[in-house]
Amino acid sequence: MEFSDAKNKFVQTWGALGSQWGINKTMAQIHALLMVSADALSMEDIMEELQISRGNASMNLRALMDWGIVYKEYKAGERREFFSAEKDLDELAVKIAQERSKREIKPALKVLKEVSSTVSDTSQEAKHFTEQTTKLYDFVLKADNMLEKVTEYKDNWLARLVVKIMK
Amino acid sequence: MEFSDAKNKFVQTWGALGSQWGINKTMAQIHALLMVSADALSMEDIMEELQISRGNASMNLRALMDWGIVYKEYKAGERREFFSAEKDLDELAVKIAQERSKREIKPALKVLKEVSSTVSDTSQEAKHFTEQTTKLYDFVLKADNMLEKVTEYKDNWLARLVVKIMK
DNA sequence: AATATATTTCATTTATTTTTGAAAGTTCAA
DNA sequence: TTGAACTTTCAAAAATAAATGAAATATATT
Repeated sequence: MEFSDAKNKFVQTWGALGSQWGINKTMAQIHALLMVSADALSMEDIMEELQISRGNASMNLRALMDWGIVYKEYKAGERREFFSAEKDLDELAVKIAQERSKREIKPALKVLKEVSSTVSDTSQEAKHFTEQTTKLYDFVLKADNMLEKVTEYKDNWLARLVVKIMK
Repeated sequence: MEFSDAKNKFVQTWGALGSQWGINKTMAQIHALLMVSADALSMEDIMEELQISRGNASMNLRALMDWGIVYKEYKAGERREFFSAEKDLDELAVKIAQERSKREIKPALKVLKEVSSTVSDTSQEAKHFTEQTTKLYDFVLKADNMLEKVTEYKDNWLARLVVKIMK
């Protein structure tokens, strides 16, 4: 396969995968592009390669930087900014896990705790509700804690985990 | 909090969480509703409670059944169908992991393998691309294998995992 | 301080996804 | 075998999300 075709295929696939996980397509594509670029790209480069507008590029680059998985770079004698992606995959996984925990899981836990502990109604229905949401709270909390622990390993957590699980 | 308010809050939150993970809101809401319902609900019940159309209910129930996390039930002397959710959380997690692996990760792996192994171009750019996509392939494969292993434990994999990781 | 270059913002447009609802399809009972 | 009860399908409508592009803002250069 031609290099350019392969790159394109990879970027498209990564973009599609992103949407299936609630990440907007362009954001995932920019990330993919930066991941496989040997050196940092300017906004112009990204716009050109993905055929997107300046505003779109700007907003999604900002979002990727907020996630902590894309960095700004400055080149000597260059006025414009360049961007590069976190290329260490362990680090990438950790960052994504941390952000998802902070943005989505933690707030959900808060609600789960609230609804599982404030229903005083004694009907069968209400009892079942409280029981089930309590279980869910415990489960999600445990999963979230696991994510946090995994994150502390930083390097090679996945490999370590695989070893532990396999045995 | 009133039972009905709590239930509503839970259903809404679960729905919002779903969208952030690429699952449509109504599908997540139906699932949430069934999770906390003491007994199976008819399509009519679900339409009523969530204020959605018949078509919407039908399609999302089908999707949930395809995921293997909602079941049809038949009641003696009742013509219409009833639905209930998988309430065992370990089982639920396993099912979701399996489906996501099958639908999204496996196809992505296929593409990663292809693009990482068919670029013959010898430019620096192309070399970097091949190197990076190969790493990504290895990483995703390892993660997917882990998911599979975890799945084999069936019961209490999460608790076990937490114990292993903590120590 | 004026100008040129680069980036961000955001109201509007466009694209995508989800929902509706009515017609077609099933199933069962009389 | 007819028809009532229920479910599914799918074209069209509605809702939501994402992208555009031009004006505003910021930053550097002369």
